[in-house]
Amino acid sequence: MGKRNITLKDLSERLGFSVSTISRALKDHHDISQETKDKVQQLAKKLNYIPNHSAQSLKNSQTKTIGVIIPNLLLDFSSKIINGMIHQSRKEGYRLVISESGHNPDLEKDMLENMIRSGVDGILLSLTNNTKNIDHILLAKEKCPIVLYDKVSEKIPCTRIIVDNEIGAYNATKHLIDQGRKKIVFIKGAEHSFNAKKRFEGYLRALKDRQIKVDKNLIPQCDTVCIQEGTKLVNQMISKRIEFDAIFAVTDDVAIGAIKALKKHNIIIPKQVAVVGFSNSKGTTIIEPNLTSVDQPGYTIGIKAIEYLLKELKLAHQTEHLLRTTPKTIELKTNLIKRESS
Amino acid sequence: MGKRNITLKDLSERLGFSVSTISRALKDHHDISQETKDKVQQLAKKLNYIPNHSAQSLKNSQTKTIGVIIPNLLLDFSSKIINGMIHQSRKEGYRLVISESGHNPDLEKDMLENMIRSGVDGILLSLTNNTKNIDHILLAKEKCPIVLYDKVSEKIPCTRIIVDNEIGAYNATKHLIDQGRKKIVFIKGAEHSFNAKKRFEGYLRALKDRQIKVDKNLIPQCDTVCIQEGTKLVNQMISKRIEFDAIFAVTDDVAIGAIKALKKHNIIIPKQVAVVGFSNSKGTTIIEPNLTSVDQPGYTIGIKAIEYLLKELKLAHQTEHLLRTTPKTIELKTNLIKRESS
DNA sequence: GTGAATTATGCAAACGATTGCGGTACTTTA
DNA sequence: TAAAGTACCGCAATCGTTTGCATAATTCAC
Repeated sequence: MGKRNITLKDLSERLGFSVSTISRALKDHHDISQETKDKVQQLAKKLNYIPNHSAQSLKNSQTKTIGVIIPNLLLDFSSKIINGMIHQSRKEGYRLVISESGHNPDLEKDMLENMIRSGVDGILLSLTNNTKNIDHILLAKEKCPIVLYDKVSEKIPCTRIIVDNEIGAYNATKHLIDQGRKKIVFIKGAEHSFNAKKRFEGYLRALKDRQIKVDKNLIPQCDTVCIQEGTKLVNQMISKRIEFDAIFAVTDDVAIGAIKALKKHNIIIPKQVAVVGFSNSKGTTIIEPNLTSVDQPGYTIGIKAIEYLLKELKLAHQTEHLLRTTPKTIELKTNLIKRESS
Repeated sequence: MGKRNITLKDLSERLGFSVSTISRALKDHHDISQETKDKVQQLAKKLNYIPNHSAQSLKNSQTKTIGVIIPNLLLDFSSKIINGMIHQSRKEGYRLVISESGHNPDLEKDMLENMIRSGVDGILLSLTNNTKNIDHILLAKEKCPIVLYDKVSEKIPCTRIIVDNEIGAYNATKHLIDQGRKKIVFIKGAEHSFNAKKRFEGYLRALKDRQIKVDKNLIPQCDTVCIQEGTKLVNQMISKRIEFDAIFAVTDDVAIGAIKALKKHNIIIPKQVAVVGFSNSKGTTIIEPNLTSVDQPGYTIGIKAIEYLLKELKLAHQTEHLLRTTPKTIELKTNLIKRESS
């Protein structure tokens, strides 16, 4: 039936108080007598009064809305992050507007502008693997606070919420070395990806620590990180007769693809070749043998991202302008989950 | 640096026109001369004028925002749906506020109220598996249009976007029967789930069509639909020495669990037992043998859900009140993807 | 050259909530 | 009895946009 929504004015007319009194009564202002407070609050409840959010936003110049841009929703890890954000923002009384850039920098730019246009208090941004030009991000940052999460860049002066990719990769590699593996393949990820780079560095450091020489033949590069790519690259190595006794892949999907290739060639896992992935996605317990993987605390990333953004919002609100704090980097711990594949 | 945002007033002061003229000039109103239009639009662009969304919402009493409630984001299927919604809403100039109810009816209720409170034009709702009481939904419906998707209920008089669960299950079962399977297990899903019920009906109809008797021993019921549950139930059947030559599970996860159990008992798939799942999730191509599954067009569900909600919004906006149209049910086609497991 | 039609612009009231500033009426204090 | 204090409440402006109506200037027809 959609009757017009109840407004303060409606309440004021029904009760004979002014609109201001109604407004104050509803928020327990000390100027208002308990008696009228009771009357007002009762009627408000009875009529199911709901304050108009747009009007409040207009007056308070804050929308209680946070924009989220994520490159790819279709990943367990992404869902976990979003989940954390949803729960934390809900707790803090904010709502989430979510967009997916599909690893397309143009879309990313567009969405950034769109969010600002549509009125958000702040933005949580995870970069495209192909984001090279960052001007639009810098520009957006002038308009509203931005916190980077997961896929970040060192060039953008924003708070960053990430995992300790380097250490995680280091531990994974060391885990393999500790088993006596010497010829450890590292399947590299996207070229401009900050995370992929860090994981590679962790791999290198572990080798160096144990004085294992880096062999370029053991470091193939993915075009796209997916199952098929892992299979393809491992097949190539096998047909080139490159020898190896372990594979550490930049991503679970790639590792799963690798396992499939190994199994096709009747290579026994982990006896002949051990495999380790990164992310601890659902597939790790579906593939056989179950995949050892570096767990990333996606849910916590979501929580922290909201937390830090809200901190900046509060500061900005107090000081009445966006301020350039020196951007912090929050690094969350990863955790190696050992399974059958290693 | 966060200078105050540019407003119409700013433009009006700089140009000497009234605010109304500026407003009209920016939207190409025919009352305004081309000359002033040009001036205004140029300056607006130069100063990067962005209309205040809250003010517009307040005036037009529409927020250009759609609320989405989903029981569980952590599923490929969910991500696909959300993806469709994101893309379609973006195309239509709406933004999406997303929440996750975690199959908790109390949360569902709370989120529904919260969305209305925070100002959305309409809501896309997928029910909890445990939603028995629907009063809060009926109540919410009085406040803003709701379209149900995926997990729906016949008791709620709203437009529904679903897949042809019954036919999909029928086809899957028939596919097994056509292979000469006679003792087909059906692993049932959640008790109050509309989809699970329909799938069961499809299974029954296929058996009936081919005059196969229903055997209650072949129809175990899940507590929760997950991998472990599938494994558990199949293990139980095996230990009870119940004979069967095929398994059709209400969900991919359950089917995957079933496969794991079969493999543990050295039962050859599909020779001795064929397996079919439902959803065509990513795991189907990870598990070995690859799982035959009923594909659900998640992305399209998302698209359609937005489309139909917007239709209702337009109608409501025209007629200035929510109207009770007889709710339509849009059923999208599923598609059986045959793989190694059958 | 008068009245009507056309064109271009401004005024002011909305939308709904918030809040500084006053203004009563009543009580307390000296 | 006057001054000061307190407890309650309302006026009116404000946030930024939109829009019906009025106004002013220009053009046209006859």
